[in-house]
Amino acid sequence: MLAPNIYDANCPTRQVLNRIADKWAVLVLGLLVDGPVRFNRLRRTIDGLSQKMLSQTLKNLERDGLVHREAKATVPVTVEYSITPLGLTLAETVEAIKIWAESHIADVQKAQKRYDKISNHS
Amino acid sequence: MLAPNIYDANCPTRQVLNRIADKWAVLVLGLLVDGPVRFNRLRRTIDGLSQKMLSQTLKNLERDGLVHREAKATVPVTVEYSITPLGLTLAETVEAIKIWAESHIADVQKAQKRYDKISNHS
DNA sequence: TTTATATGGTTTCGATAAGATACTAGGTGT
DNA sequence: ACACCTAGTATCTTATCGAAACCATATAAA
Repeated sequence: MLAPNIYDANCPTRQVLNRIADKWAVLVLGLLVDGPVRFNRLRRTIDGLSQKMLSQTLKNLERDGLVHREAKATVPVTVEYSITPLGLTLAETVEAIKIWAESHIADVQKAQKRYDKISNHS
Repeated sequence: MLAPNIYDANCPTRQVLNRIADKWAVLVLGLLVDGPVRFNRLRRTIDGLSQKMLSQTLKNLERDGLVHREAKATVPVTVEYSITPLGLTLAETVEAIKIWAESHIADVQKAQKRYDKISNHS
């Protein structure tokens, strides 16, 4: 087995990066660290996330072994999503991204204003 | 000023997340932590990254104050990209994502095989 | 009995973003 | 004159996203 090289487009690590370096995946995982959440609750909590993309994101996360799906025989059927032990090892680092965005937003906005004012960006 | 809430689609932190939770941004920042790199070297190093997307990614990172662009009066003109102090505070966490992908790839692939084998996923 | 609600999705289609390729512009070497 | 270097931009095609509608199942209300 070759050493993983994320800068190689054909390396499997690249496919994984494409999945986890995704806004919806980051937000979903960020919610699941606090305990299992049902489909529609995720959809309502994550503003702007469509059912289609949530479904797709969860399917991908489940396939990658990061999230566990459990359909409960209630009426109507409820589906509970929870984070797996593997997912938990990732959650810490995606949490860090969320936290970075929330704590450095002022600096970023200041930089954007400066960039837009100078505007010699053809 | 309101408390930042990344789960709100209109919160500025969400826009920032869209930028940094991006495969190309993660890979570019990951390279710049080791020192300034020129445009074409980034393009050649990051396999699969087109000139267009690199140009766009760098422009966004520069606007957000994460990357600094410096055109040097050489012949031909060379453009050097470097990470800013603000970018450096982010780099640690995106590095963690890169590292996670590279170190947990085996677990992910195992999970994918199991998922694909069971295949009762309509 | 028809209508409305809830659950967790899938399908369809138009808009948007990404990717491949060609091209620009200024200068050097042959 | 022509190829080649730099760092991009322009154009066109293809893949992905998002909004809305639809599906299946069951409950409760009108």
